[in-house]
Amino acid sequence: MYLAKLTVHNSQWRENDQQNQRKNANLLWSSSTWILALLPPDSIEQLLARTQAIAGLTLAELAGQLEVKLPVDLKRDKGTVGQLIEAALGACAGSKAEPDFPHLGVELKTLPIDRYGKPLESTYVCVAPLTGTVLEQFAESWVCRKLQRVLWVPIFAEREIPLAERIIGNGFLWQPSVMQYQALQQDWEELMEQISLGGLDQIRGANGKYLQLRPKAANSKALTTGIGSQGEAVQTLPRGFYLKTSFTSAVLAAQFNLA
DNA sequence: TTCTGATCATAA
DNA sequence: TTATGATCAGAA
Repeated sequence: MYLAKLTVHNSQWRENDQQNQRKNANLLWSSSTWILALLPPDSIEQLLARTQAIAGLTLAELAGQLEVKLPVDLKRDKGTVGQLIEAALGACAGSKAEPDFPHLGVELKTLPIDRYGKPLESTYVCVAPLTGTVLEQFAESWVCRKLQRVLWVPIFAEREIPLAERIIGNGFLWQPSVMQYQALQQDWEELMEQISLGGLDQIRGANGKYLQLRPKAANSKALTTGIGSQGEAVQTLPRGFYLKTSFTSAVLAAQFNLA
């Protein structure tokens, strides 16, 4: 672990449509100058301060401050934005199955959005357990624990915008509302029931209102153990839980008072 | 244009 | 292989 100073420059919203700029810019983006450290934040307040400090920066600017090289595009480096934000906020590196900020109980998620503040992609939550989950309850599930507290960091990331010019938005801390929690629980219970009953092959991305089950693997040949239609063990494609954009869109709308 | 299934890099 | 970080890209 090391300390690094990060000076954040003022930056401006790169947007041609002046009306959209007025409508969303002040809500989604801020610009400021801060100094921050790359040690893990020791409080929620410090984490939020760091989040605000990088808001308004382009990815190239942040990469420059962190002295890391930014790839030309994400075709071969899909996780680079998330890792960049992790580094800027002082998240613990590594691929451990725990929150990015274990001591704070906070999970970090970047969220690519378009000029209207709508998510461009579904959001990966965690791998789906395909065996030995009959007695598991939602409250103890990985899905629930991961989504207990999330620091969402929107990234203005329309595909036409070069990676380097994409802008970091105003991150914010979120907890599911009672209704959101119940909706997620319902989706989760339905999906998990089907998994445990051997109906995995019939589950498509369209199942679930907000939470969906989709492949999460190196490629279509990757295999893991699952439950077959007769209850037997079979080799199948690893799956992961994802939040549909309708869900994350509502989260953003509530946070930024968008229509 | 949106959505689902497929895919890429890396660490342990 | 499974976990982390996700987006790609063709089908619908």
